[in-house]
Amino acid sequence: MSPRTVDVLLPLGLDAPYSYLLPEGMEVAPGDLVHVPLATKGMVGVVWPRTGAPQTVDTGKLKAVKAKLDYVPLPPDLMKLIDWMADYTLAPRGMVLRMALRHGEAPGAGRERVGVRATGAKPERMTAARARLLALLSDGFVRGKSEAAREGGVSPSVVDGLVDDGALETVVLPPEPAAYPPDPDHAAVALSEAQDAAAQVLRQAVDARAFAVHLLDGVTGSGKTEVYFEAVAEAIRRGRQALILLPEIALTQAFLERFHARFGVKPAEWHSGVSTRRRARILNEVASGAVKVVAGARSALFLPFRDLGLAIVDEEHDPAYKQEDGVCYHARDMAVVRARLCACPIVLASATPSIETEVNARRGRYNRLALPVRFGGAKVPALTPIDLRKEGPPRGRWIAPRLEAEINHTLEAGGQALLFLNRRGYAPLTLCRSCGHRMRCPSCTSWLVEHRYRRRLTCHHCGYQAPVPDACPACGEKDSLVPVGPGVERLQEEVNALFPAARTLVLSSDLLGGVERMRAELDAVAKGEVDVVVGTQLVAKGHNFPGLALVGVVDADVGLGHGDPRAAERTFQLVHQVAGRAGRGAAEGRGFVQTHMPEHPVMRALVKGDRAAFYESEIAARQEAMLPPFGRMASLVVSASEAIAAEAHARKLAASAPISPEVRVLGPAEAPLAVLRGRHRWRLLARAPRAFDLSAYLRAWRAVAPRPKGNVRVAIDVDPQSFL
DNA sequence: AGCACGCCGACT
DNA sequence: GTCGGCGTGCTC
Repeated sequence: MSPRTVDVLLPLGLDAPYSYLLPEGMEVAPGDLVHVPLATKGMVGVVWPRTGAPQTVDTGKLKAVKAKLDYVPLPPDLMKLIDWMADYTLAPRGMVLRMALRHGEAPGAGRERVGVRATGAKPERMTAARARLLALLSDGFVRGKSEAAREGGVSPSVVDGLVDDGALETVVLPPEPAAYPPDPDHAAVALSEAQDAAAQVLRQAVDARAFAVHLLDGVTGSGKTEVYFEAVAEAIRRGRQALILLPEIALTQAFLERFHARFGVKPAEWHSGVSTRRRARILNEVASGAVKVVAGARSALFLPFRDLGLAIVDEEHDPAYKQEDGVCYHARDMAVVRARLCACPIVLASATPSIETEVNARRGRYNRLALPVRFGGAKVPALTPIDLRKEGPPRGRWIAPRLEAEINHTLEAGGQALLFLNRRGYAPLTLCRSCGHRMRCPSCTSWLVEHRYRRRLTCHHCGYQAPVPDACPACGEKDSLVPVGPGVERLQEEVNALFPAARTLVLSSDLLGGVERMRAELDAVAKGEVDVVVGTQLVAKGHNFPGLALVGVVDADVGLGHGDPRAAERTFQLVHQVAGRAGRGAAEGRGFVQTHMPEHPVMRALVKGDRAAFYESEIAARQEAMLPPFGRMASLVVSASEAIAAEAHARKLAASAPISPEVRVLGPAEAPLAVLRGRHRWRLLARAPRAFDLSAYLRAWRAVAPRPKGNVRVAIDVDPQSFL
């Protein structure tokens, strides 16, 4: 009899599984995790389904599987997702697997927990602390040791002392679940008519247990979350699981609280800020089906759900869903694929859907559920344009006189104001007044941004940092370096000068103190402890500031005017979202946009509050240029430490592109960031009609392309964010 | 992704 | 003469 073999996919840059001998008596099934020898060491891989053709490696070379691991196996739909993603993105299958395996630290059952219970016996000696603890435990219930100490307001040693005295006994508790089961009927929410209609559709979609994409489309504050929570509740009632993807979960405390209010518990959180141990437990219980709802960042896409009944992608337009390095993928699109593989409905929620999603909804591929009315009667602020060409601020300042006056009114009336400027740091550029030298990053094509709090110049692309020099490094002139342009720190300085009595705060992702401090500061804003908030795009995300009465967009033009359709889309989404921050509470909100181009279609649509006009013009422009979603696109970035090597290879690569009447290869041209982390980058773009299998074409191209030599690398990104 | 093998410069 | 820099290629 020929020896039994299995195919094992390894989390490496390999596209095909390796074959291993299966030892006598060992049984494995596809999806099982196994330990296999590889080169000099061992490694954990996954038994992969055999795809037809038997392996070509000579059996004499085969090594044997070392052990089958007692981990939860990968469910079939997840293996299919990995295969699908690898095919689509051209990433090696093993690298896609790596993303699904990365979190799986030793999935041990968790520490054994010890609980205590009152025995009824009196301790030999009684103290105040002992009395408190015994009073707490007199109800006869078991409590965890540390909980008992915390709730009783005593130190843990008091608990141990009473156990020694026989007044308490220890009990072994079952391990704490990774998340407590949400109660679908914990709190009924009063829904508006439109919300109720949408919720009804989604509940039916969950019941139908079939793949379908729903676009939940409604302005900020229209109550999208409440609506999809109803779908989540339905999934829970049916005993199925739900996945909620969020762009920046680490900071959306508000979301967790809303979930808690609706379901009585918090969802299982999945993101990089969660400890490995906790992640391992969540992963296990997601696989067993015990965890019903996961709220997570894009990596939650790869969790081994036992019975996924619903997927949600909140803020589906958010660019954070696009992974740009390693395996390039868009989590929203892959969530749709996963939903299809699981035969479950998926909800994409947004106030400003991406053009791709909007077009899919218009075509009828996605079912649109519109929530037109702002819930609770609060108003989306009207946006007033401030033409910087006519009424701009004086030199060296960025707040126009009119905006200044409006902020004054707001503050006098006791309201809060938010100034939005999507530039971190103090000044985006530092130059020498004497010789004109500009401080640039030594390893990127970018200016160094001054961060005054940290007293450093930093590169936002590679993380390079240096102290601000006393003298110009080019001409040696002392004290000649001057900041040019505004960042949020500098804007705060201006606010402090204009409104000395106001309490101000900068909210930016690079603040010292991390997530904890960020949460505390968002809290302080919500409580009204701050008068003027100066923030980057971080403030556009779903935080709730009830006292906010005025929003000022300091520079709405960033990215516009370069003709990049993605930049226009992004500006529209950001400004719209930021404007939606105001007027969520009782106060009516007002919004102002400072712009040099009030006649730009994006600006006009924003000012008129005419979303439809924005989509009309953007969709028409995309269609005209055959840009996504009307055509397919891929970018190929050739990088090397030497500029000549990168360019030369990019040219050879372009010349080797297979001739196809349907594909147009553009470039090579220098990539938008011509040098990044010391690597010179040249870029090619491939464009094809919608119905064309661009991934297959790229694979054929790669097969005939010259092999990169030296440190030349080619990175392929199917569906890149940038079209230019 | 590791890790070993290989071919070039600066040390004992 | 050897140590070690990292570029190149393999791992069932």
